[in-house]
Amino acid sequence: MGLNSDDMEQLEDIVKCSRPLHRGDYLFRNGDKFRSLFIIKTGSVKTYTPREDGTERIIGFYLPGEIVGLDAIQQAEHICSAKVLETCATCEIPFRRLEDLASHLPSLQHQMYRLLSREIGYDTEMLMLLGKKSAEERLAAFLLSVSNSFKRRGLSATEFYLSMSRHEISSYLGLAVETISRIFTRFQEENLIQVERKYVHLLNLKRLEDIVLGIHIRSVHQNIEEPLHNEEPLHNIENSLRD
Amino acid sequence: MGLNSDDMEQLEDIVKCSRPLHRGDYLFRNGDKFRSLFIIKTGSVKTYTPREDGTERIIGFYLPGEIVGLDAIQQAEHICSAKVLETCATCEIPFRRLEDLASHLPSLQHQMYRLLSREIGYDTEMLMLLGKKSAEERLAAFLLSVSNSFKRRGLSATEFYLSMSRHEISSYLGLAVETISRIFTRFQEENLIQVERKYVHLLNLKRLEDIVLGIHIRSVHQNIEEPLHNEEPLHNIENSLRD
DNA sequence: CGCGGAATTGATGTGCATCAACTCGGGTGG
DNA sequence: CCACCCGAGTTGATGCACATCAATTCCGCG
Repeated sequence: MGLNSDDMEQLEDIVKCSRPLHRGDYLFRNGDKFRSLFIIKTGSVKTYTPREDGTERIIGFYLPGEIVGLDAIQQAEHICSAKVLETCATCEIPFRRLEDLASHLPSLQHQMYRLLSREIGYDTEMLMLLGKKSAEERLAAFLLSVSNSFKRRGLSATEFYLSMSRHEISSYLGLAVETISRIFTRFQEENLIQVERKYVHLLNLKRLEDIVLGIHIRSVHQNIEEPLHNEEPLHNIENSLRD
Repeated sequence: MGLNSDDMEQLEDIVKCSRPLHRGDYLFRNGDKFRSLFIIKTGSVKTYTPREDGTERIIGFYLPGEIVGLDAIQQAEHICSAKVLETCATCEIPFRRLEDLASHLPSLQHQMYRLLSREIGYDTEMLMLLGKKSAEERLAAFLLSVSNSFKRRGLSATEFYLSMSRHEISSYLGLAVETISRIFTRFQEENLIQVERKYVHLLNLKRLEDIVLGIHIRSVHQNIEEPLHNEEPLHNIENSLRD
């Protein structure tokens, strides 16, 4: 499944680790020619496209360990812009060379398919979220996906800093800013979370998960037969492509 | 970009064209081990997952020329079921063998990446749709995407048969059946389309496209001259306001 | 400090869901 | 071949979740 050390070595040869990027910098812009994939090592990035009314529609947030740019392969040019939220260290992987390398390394090639396929899986989950879920369910799912992402990186799953604004969250979840704000306070009143501006402390992961599944406090005696699958709209990469 | 004839020959060797499948048959079911991709040659297929309440959540519809199964590569098992709507001829491509073959044929490999990436692109579009679009915009977008799909296959872009039920459409678009029904009749009243149960005739592609873009006739100014449809009594007040 | 954008909170509006009643057509069996 | 039924589709009435509008408050930053 993973790559052996020799494979890794060859992979590292083509990876260029850039100097740190700062808030507001672009990894690429809408319409740029597609050349590379980017792995986020530290910091965070958002991708977005302009909407008719000029505001931006957030496509996704990318946290450490995740990979940006997979949507552009077929079009040859980027269909969204990627902008740094929090100072970032990134690795750039020229796609052409990655492709060449992959054709000699079956395990890498397989990894690539998995990566792309997983991206599709995340999008599908996101579709579920936007399709029929309430505002509370969406925000709960969002918080848990951030939580899981930090957890995978060995950071706290319950206390973290949200690098994106309420406005960006609302755009990502397809809601109004005011709704996000209200639900943050509602969650706080119910002792589910504790919010201090961008710092968030999740106090009751279990209940948040229940909310995502559509279990809305009615019953204290909730019978759990459901396979609890985690919502993870964020885009994490395999260990084998790690720093 | 394409494959040369020699490549094609090798590809055809591993493709198995199945005997026709009929309404209700499965290409695969949720939880099945992932083995193959399926190309729809004729007919149509839906993919879906069960929801908490037991109803099905439609993930996608697949028409001739489209590929089913790309979402499962990474998980090794299918995360949705694929069920035949209309009698289908399909080709099955064992993924393992495709992968092997692709590693020897760079152009095929590249094609695979494009395919996967395109799937991501579709999903992203769908996210836009579900994120912030009105019911009318969603249905218009749906009709146009079906139209384009038929057009690509050399069939009529304006007259076709919808193999899916209103209920399935509503699930796909994240709306209620009743809403779909109402908008069908509203579109008909406005002479945008003509509906006879599952047969649909698109009368004004341009306006449908405008609707998707969020242009809702409000704007009499900024108005490029529309094709004026004759004798439209009373229903369309905006039209009588002009000229 | 003082300015301005971000966030919160309240008041009001509305698009769509939901509930309910009815129609239509297609399939089945007598 | 008709009577019946049943699910799919339509249509109307009502309710609600969330958007929108408006008014502060909060904080970061020059």
